[in-house]
Amino acid sequence: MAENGPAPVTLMDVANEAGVSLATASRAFNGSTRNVREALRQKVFDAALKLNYSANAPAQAMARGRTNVVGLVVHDIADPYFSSIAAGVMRSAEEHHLMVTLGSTLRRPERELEYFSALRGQRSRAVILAGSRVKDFQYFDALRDQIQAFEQSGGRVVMISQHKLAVDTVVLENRAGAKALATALSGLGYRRFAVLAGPRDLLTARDRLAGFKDGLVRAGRPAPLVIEGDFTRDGGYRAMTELLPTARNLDAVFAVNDVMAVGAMAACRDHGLTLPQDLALAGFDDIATLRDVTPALTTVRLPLEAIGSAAVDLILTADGQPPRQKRIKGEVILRASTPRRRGR
Amino acid sequence: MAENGPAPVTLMDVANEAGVSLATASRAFNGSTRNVREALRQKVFDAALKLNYSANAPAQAMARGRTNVVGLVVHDIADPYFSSIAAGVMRSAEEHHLMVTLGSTLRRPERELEYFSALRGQRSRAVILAGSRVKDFQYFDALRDQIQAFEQSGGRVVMISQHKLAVDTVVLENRAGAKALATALSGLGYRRFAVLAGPRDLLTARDRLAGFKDGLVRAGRPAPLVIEGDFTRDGGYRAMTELLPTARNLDAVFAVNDVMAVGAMAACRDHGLTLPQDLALAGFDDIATLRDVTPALTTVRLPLEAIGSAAVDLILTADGQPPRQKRIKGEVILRASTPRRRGR
DNA sequence: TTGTACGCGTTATCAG
DNA sequence: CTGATAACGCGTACAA
Repeated sequence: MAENGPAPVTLMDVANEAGVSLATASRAFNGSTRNVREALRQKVFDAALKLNYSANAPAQAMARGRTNVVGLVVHDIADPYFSSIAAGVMRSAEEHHLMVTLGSTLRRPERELEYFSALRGQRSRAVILAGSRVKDFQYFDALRDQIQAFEQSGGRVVMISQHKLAVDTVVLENRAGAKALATALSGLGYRRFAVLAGPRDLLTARDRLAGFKDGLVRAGRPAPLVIEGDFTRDGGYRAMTELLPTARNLDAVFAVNDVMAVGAMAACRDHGLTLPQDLALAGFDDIATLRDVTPALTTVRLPLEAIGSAAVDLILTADGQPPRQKRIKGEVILRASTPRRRGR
Repeated sequence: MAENGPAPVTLMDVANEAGVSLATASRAFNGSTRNVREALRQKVFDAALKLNYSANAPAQAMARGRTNVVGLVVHDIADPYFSSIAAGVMRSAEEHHLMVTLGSTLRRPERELEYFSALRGQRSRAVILAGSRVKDFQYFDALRDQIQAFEQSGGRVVMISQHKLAVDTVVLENRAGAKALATALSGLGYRRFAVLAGPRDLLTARDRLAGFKDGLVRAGRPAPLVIEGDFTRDGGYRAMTELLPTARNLDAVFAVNDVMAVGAMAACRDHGLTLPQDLALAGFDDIATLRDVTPALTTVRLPLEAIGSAAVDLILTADGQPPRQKRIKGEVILRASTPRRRGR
């Protein structure tokens, strides 16, 4: 009853069909082209086509000891920040004939470890870890161990975002970007700021806050009011709501990412505050999907797709010893949500 | 010089360390728990932990003849429609201990075929094909062949969106949803409509257009003006721009997805048209990231994450014979972009 | 240039 | 309940 499909066609079948040995058939596919006579090569290819042969990747993986799979672990694939990075990874992976296995942790550090372990089991050639590290020492140590184990088994590890780990990293200049934003906003005449910061333990959020503060100091502005909130739309909404009672004493608000900024916009709207007349607002990332909100959001653009590609490049150019860093700058984009203040 | 890392620890190593045979060690992990004495089982586990053992998935795949990998092929992972579906797939996959290999075709049908072939090579347990089929007979046949080959090699195939293929499908009721939207808008007092339709050959776009037209007929409204455009933000922008000269003769515009609708909003803004006073606008999908645009967009909500999960469920409940269909309804969500017309 | 034969790490069958 | 041992499909020394 078990309706077992026909036995899958193997390289052996192809070899038989072509009238050559298994070894020759194998070489026809991957051996340096010169090693097998063109006539035989063609025969093998024809046979493969005729039989609709598809190489058994797990078997190849076993024989070769490695795969062409790379793991991509993100916090949340539905978040446009990560999905854009993923798009860049996919584009670059495709160019280099790599398969991508996806992990989405929903920000649970233990899931990150589990994916790492699973990817090690798959003998992935590399894993790209995207998303800010959390300052959680318990998981930090465990992660370090996992990374070490993975590398010892011959895999490469690339991190996206700041790192405190000795691996190749695509470093996002969050701090410099936020600082440049603060400078730009000060230049537009804003004076009294608030920051909708992310969670305290998220490095990306911390760096953006720190950079912004830094920029304000340099510009001779008073320190900003800081409200924490989740790194999400709703987090921005709540933080802004919390801020509203004191909003009249503020000129501008910096939400540490665009998604939070949009939540903040919604909060303002719901409470009768008009942007940018009553308050200016800026974000960070320049998420493509959010470029059409009104008023258009001032932000710091990160080339998210390029970041994903850069991570793949780091994998492929794995030369050897010292951990490398590819630094990615942010670009301040001034839009309607932060008009020049009159009577500056 | 080749700095070969230490040989990875195998199940054999674990068996030795635990003082049992290879077979027993294997059973300790996957054999039904009862088959191995608890004491030995524990020994094996301890040894594995001590040696930091990680099962070699490709080897398991070879021995078992199958993997726990499922492929997810989408048009563009950066598109929020697909990234939301992906999130649902990931959530459900995680629950069932499946790994997900991602494919992003950038809407090139030949890439879809290539991913299929690669996933067959990986011996994926299943592949989920998300995204509307294109009416391209050349690729249609090729796709049918690939699917057949994949299924014959023991894999499952699930499609998301309408299908014309004999496989399990998560059917999205685009037609019914668009029809309901037309009915609702007519009920609000709108009379003269235009539709920003997607490409002619995209089934999803066609169905939404057809359903909308259908609804208008039922409501006794005149046929809408139809403008085609890409299924993207820019496509919506361009189509709306094209429509502008005749906008004064219109009451409402239906963009066949939210992303296009947002492009249309931008076009209106850029050309001095105020929504919803000058024109009403509706979309389709209810993309989360776009819920905060102004005016808030009337749309037809699809439960995108649930759709992804449903696809995984279809894989796991693969009972056997006839292709099944899981139908997913859309829900009309009326928002500020389509206020009730005064003096209806 | 081609063929033979072994090994990769597991699972599963078959004896004990 | 446990232990040998034969597959699984492929790559690759080694031999011819």
